[in-house]
Amino acid sequence: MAVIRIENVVASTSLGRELDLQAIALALDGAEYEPKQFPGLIYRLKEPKTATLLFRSGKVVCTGAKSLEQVKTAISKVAKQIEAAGIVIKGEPKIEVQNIVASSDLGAKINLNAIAISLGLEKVEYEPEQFPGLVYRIDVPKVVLLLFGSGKLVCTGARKPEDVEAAVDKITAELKAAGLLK
Amino acid sequence: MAVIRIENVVASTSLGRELDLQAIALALDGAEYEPKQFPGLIYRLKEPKTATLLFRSGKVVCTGAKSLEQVKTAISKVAKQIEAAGIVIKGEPKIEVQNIVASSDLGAKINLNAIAISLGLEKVEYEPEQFPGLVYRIDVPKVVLLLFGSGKLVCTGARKPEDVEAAVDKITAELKAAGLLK
DNA sequence: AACCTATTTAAATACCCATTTAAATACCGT
DNA sequence: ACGGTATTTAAATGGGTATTTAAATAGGTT
Repeated sequence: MAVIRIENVVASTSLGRELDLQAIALALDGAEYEPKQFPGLIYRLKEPKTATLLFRSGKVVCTGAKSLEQVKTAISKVAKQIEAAGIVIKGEPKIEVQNIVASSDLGAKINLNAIAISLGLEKVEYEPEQFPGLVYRIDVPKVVLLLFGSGKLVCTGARKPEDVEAAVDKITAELKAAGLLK
Repeated sequence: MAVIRIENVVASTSLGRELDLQAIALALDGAEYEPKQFPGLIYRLKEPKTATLLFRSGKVVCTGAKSLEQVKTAISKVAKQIEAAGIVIKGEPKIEVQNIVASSDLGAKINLNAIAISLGLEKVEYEPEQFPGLVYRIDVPKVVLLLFGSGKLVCTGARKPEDVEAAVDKITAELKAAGLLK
């Protein structure tokens, strides 16, 4: 079984009401808010190490967490700090994981050129002079894998950890079946 | 009967004599006059919300009004302000509506691809990757309709409100006859 | 050599800008 | 004589702006 490491969890939720980002920018130390550059306010926490984006609509996006637990902790902390500044918000609703980025290792070097040819041009994109990784799209679970010559890989687009597991199992089986791994 | 909303009326007239745009630019607060960029002086009114263009020849173009009434009000206001600055002009002659832009809604989603095929290539232009709307030209009244998948539409080129009404009735009848609406 | 930067992928969020159409006006450049 | 330049306005769509993260390359900078 391949060891999978979750590298980044992106999740969204809502604070339930419109936010005065200008006021929040002043209340949260270190907050970055440059509306003409980007409409969201960016606020980073050192623990869990995350970057939370707050929007005028009250919608929130949390990035950088390593688990759903960290996402919850981060959003709670941010909400608490906003409330501490006297800004009213509603107890946040459900948190939805929008994307999970994970890494793994197939355990052996692989020949990307050979894989690009046998795995079919429809789901494979490989332009080494543009990017060293081979892009492989899987329909179920709907994720994208970036395969590298070292055997290491990146999985993105997953909604839950099991999707990553399924994807890695799938590519492993396919490569072995084609004699391109081990 | 489809609800039609007039979004913009463009009209022209003349103040009767040559104008010293440089002097008017100084007299009208907020006026924009950059002759090397555009020969006309641009002057905006907040009420009615319009943009009036004044030319050296004394010709005037008013844009942004929602009705002929607003056009008249806007031009009168501008003329008054110019006279108040001690600049002599003649009581403005007839105002001619040059273009009316209006929007409406067919009430149901429509299939632009199907419409592009059945309505004939001669009067239809549809390049979704360039612009999401389908361009449909009508000869009488001579207007152009922009049809969108949502069923909403834009009519431009009309000279009077009745032209818009006639155009919407026409496209509605044609689409229904072809079984492309409702 | 040790750093940065960029490259690619996904996702939510939400702003701006361009796209297209018509019309009058007028001035410059090809 | 056209084709920009500028003004207004709706419709809906795409792209760029910013955030995070791993992988492995190239290129540039101290």
